[in-house]
Amino acid sequence: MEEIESESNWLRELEDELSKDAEIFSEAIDAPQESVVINKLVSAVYSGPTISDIANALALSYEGQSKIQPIFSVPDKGHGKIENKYTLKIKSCGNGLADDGYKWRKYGQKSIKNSPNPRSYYRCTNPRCNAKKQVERSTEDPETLIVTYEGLHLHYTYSHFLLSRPQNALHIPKKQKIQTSNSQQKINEEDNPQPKGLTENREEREQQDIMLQEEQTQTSQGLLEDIVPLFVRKPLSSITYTDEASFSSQDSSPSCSSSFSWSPTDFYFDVGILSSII
DNA sequence: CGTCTTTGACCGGCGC
DNA sequence: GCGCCGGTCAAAGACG
Repeated sequence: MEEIESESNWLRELEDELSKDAEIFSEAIDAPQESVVINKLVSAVYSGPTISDIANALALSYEGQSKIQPIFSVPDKGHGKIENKYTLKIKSCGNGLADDGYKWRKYGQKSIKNSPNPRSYYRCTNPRCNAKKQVERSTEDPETLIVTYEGLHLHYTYSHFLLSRPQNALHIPKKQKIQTSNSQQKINEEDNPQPKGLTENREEREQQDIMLQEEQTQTSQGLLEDIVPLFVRKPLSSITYTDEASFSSQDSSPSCSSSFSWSPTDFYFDVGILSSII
């Protein structure tokens, strides 16, 4: 009974959060310039669904509640088909890159013509997820990584799950250890580290993914929760940004994000150019 | 020993 | 049809 009550409370809190988020976004829409920045901001830090997907999710989740409307609009290219593909330029720090909250498996690397830097290919480790990304160093600025995301995540970020769920709602294996400092994380030579938050056994991990997804679909907010990570849902909290569309965490510590957590304070992106959305 | 990365091979799309 | 190029596969090695 306690678990059910806890779940119920959590859902209520979630609903409140969503309402607040929707109000914040609606205000942003009223101020066109700000909304542009917010759209850039959201796109810059998120490796998952596009803005239109989020808007659709919000609309579906709150169908029947007329006061909340879809909050984003993404210009259609006019050719019917929309590719879920976008490119980001992310400033790397040292050897690492901000962890985007998802777990990726590298499946290839290729040297590209007219580029001295190889391109790495990653696939989301979730067996039901077709999200992919390509990581390549910028030729102009070796510290800048060009990350191209493709496809949609049909699940939480791992960190979002751990941060937002009631502690007793999931039985996390004792094996789990959450890494809290950069020094604890293995950093790849050219791109982002792999979060090691959940079990290290692949089958167990995939089973966890399935359990998570099944659990989510049992909630009234399942659709939205599946595809909208915490950071996107609360883009204005603890985040500052400038006219140059670059931003950092409020504590302004220039530490790199290679920790497992999706906390906004872990991010220090320098988003130079948002090459394309969709 | 299980998992992940590396890297050469292979395949398909595209331009000539 | 051919060659180039980017994307993916899969075997082997590295790592914890």
